Amino acid sequence: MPKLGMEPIRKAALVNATIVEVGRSGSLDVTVSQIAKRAGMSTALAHHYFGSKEAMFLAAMRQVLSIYGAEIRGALAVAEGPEARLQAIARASFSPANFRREVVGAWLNFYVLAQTVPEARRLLGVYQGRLRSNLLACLRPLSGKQADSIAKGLGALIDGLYLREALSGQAPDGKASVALVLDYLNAKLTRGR
Amino acid sequence: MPKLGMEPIRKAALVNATIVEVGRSGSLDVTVSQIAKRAGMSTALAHHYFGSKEAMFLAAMRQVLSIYGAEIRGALAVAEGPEARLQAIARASFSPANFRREVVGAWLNFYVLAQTVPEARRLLGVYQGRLRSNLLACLRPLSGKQADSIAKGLGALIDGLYLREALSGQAPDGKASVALVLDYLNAKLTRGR
DNA sequence: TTTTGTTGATTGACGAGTCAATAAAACTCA
DNA sequence: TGAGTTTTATTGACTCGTCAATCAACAAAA
Repeated sequence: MPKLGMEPIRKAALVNATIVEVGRSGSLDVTVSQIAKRAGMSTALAHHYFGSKEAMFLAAMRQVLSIYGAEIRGALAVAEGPEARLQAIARASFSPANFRREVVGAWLNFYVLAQTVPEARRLLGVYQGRLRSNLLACLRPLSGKQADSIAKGLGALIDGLYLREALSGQAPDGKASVALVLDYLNAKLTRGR
Repeated sequence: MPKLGMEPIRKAALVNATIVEVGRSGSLDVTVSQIAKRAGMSTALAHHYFGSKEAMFLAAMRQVLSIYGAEIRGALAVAEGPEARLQAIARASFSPANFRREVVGAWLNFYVLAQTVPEARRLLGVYQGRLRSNLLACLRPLSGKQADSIAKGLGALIDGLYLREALSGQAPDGKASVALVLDYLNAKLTRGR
């Protein structure tokens, strides 16, 4: 049976399975066995490719963050001017690819992971830093001094909306969240003028 | 040695120890043994009083939520008029009693617990509902139609600020968070007029 | 024959919850 | 009052299950 070149395929399957399992169960207490089964292989094989459960979690986290990052970059690429770019960031943050049940659930648990595992903390820090600097770049020309505090507020608001979505039990409503974020932005910007 | 009437004392000690351990370690993967040790007793005794680890978690959660609730009620009791009441809610949310390292860490993990344990979900639902209705009561006279969306935004913003604080590693800065929340509020209210 | 893929079975650790036993208060009632 | 009895407090030792990680073995491609 051994078809060669399985490594990337198996790894990808495991990463996806990890995200789904963590998101679905809403907890990091997911057994390697569950993940492996969902990915269609034995636990031994999962260990063979990743070495440890923690490594699987980190890979899953990288995947989630990198999809998020890619979506942001993509949206920014076609947006002209600070306002449009801010809207692009908001929309990308709640795009269907990121704002799915399992992904949101996984996101929450990655925050928890970051409390314990330094590498997870680092990854989350990178994401937060990038979001922040993206926001700041757009905000500075629009609001000067206030840029900093607006960026902080926007970041927290976005994270908070994710958090609440994780608990809601409903299917995530990206549109409503985007509207809230843009509304905040509008309120802050129009008043500053 | 048996001094009678130990039950409430032991239970309180365990509840506190649970909050501290969960907050400190930033995870629900805390052993009963750790909790019991911090509370100064054997694991057997902890089980004797609570029956299960889950029951300890739930009791700890109730404690955190009830302190939060009490603080809000206290602040509201001396606030006159909608604006003052909104400010009171914001300040109470980030008061030193609630906005402490371990407590914030515990909050995050209670969100995770709520994904799995129905009773935890219910408790968190009650908290969110109360916060929401408190906010709405103040917002309706001030902004009418918009009250609903502002309340949603405020709730998410507060939760988001907690979330970020849990990760920051710094000592929590309540003042800055209050300022951000009030700022959001101001922006929304002044514009609506 | 070496490299890559794959798994069933096993190991070893750890941890929640139970049990049996001990001790001291607090009742009971003759 | 004081000998028995019950209730509450407390723990060390143990059970039982689970799970991450390893191993030995087999299969097929290069």
